[in-house]
Amino acid sequence: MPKRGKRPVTVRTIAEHVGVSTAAVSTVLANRHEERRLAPATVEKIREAVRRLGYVPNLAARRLRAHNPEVHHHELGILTSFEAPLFLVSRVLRQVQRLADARTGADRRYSISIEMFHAGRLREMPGLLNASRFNGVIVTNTLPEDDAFLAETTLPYAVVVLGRRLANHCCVLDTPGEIGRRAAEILLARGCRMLVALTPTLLTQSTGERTESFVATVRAKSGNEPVRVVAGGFNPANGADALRAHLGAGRGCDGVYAVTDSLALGAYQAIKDGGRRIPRDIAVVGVGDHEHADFFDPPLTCVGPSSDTIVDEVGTQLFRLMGDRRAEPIEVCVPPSVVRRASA
Amino acid sequence: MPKRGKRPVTVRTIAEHVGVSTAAVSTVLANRHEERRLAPATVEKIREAVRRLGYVPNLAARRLRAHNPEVHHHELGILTSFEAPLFLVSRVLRQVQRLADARTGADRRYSISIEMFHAGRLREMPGLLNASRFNGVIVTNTLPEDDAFLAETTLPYAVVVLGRRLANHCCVLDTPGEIGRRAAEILLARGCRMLVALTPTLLTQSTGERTESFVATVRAKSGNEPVRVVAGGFNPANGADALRAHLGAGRGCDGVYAVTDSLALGAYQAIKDGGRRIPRDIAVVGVGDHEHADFFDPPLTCVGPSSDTIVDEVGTQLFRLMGDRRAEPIEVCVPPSVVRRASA
DNA sequence: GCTTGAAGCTGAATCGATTTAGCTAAAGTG
DNA sequence: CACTTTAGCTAAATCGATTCAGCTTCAAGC
Repeated sequence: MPKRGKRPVTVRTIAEHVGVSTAAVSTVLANRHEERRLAPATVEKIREAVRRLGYVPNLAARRLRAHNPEVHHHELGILTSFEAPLFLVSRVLRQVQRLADARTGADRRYSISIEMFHAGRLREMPGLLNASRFNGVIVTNTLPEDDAFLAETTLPYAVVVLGRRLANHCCVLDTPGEIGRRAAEILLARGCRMLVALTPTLLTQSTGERTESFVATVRAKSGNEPVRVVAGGFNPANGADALRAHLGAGRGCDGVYAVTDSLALGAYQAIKDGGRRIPRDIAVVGVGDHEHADFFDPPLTCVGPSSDTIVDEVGTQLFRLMGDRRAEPIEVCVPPSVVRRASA
Repeated sequence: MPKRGKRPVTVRTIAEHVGVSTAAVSTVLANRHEERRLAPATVEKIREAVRRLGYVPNLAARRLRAHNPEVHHHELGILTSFEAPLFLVSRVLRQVQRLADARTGADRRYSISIEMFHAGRLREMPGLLNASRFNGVIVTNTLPEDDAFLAETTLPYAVVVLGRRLANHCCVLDTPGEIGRRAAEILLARGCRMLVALTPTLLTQSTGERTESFVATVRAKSGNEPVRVVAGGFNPANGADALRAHLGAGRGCDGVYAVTDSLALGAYQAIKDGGRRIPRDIAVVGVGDHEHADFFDPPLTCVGPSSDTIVDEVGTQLFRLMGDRRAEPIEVCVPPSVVRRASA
């Protein structure tokens, strides 16, 4: 795909190269040359030039032209980092779509998409700052760098932040402190004394607070200090490796709190491989962010954000903001849900 | 949000209502009224009107204007139905992003998004037909209605169809026949004689063929007829219910082939609840479409599309088509991968 | 009274593609 | 030969928002 200097390749470029008008080029691009009676030789020359110059249509221009002025088109985005799992995100999308469908009419249309950003580099996402991409967004799975960016920016459209607390934005949050506390209580109530908090290296705001409050509660209620076991990442394999190393080192453990379900799944493997049983030898509490926690063996007891409520709230807030731009940034805290299953 | 008749609300509408120029309105919308010295009273009047009229900016126009002519902007979409799981889709996105990042430069930029359509209603997705939304798409998880739509349409941009065979499009497919056959061979080689094929009600093209070839192979090699157990949906709970009913009815079973891993996970529960052991009493083979099949207990033996290869191929084909629009629609068949783990 | 400066605003060009009405030249018709 | 028709093409308007240069008006300064 050759480039002619710095010049953009537009229909005009092609028209000039071939020696025809932009109308002719456009006709060929739309495959309407038959009905508009362009000479086959001309069509071929235009096609040739289109290929040779590496033409890429400007979609913004096309849409502007194609746009039916009777309908207002709303673009909603769900922005998440690449690294994060999509379970909650896909539920959010479905809920937003449901709300959008209910509002869609002859004069109003919505399109919703998931876009990913490189963790920590949200600010580089094109169209965010100049407001040329979305009428409203839900942002989630951000890293501290992204939070810093959001904290110093007021975007001129609806923004809902999921899972972070930012004073200048509308936020929907679980209550991570509460989550850690409840998890600790469940394990302590079973009589566990040697507790482990299994966390990934990269602590997000939520996983960080979940861990802190777990540790604080255990310390306060039992006087013991729980051990932090740090996994290399978010995957089960990371969790399994980390916990295996801990158990292998001969340090006692009768209860594990995993700050994500994927890590809990890894913990299961490490525990079983070590010949111990769940929950008899080691009890496990997860967070309820995995689609199939109920089908783990044994089913995983979860203390975590109540995803139904969160998904509902996020959608509601997004449409509230879009209806009223002045609306004060409010913070919605969703209390944790506790699902007792067999693992603790 | 009141609407004034059928008229669209644009900056011009607002300008007329307030009695100022569109330039003033635009200035306020961009929050540049300080530096451009608009009178506070005017700003307030404009803001008032913006709210009262329910103004929604036209993003296409904004982008067209904001667009830097030195860079070509490419929009890629991954289109999937709402109902489908996002595991493979998110892997495809990551791979496409990787390829896009490698091609991104001063004069070329990509944005990639996941968009969902209501199953069977792909044709209603706005911007697909008039080519105003994407420079290239990957379509997956389609229903027969969607396939029919695609079969009769040639879109004027790059299209890669994942998991379906359509003569007029570039397709990347697993070889479902092969998959069913290999699954059957594994179970038969273990000596299983009473086989079950666990499938959802709604058979897609792939799951349908996977089942057919499994049944045909078992019949041919052992003379026995495997039993089809039909689950109400794609979830583990559906699979568990269906298999539990089958086992409870006292019909023998020593091997299960589940056409999706979620169903296999349900099968695990039904089998264990019945007091049987995997694989000693009942062996299980899945398909490898679940992120954590390796962490099932026991780890699930999978015969299925090799997702690494598929994800690679899809990305490669998309960029090949974008580089050369004339390119013949080719069909890439990815042979199944077999991962022997403990379950069979 | 004349110049200067600032405040507050507007006109018009611009982004790139599409499309309609209409033009020209050549061919066909009676 | 005068006309209609057809093929093959183009000029210019249009979509909606943004922005820059520049125009008034009024107050202050000398």
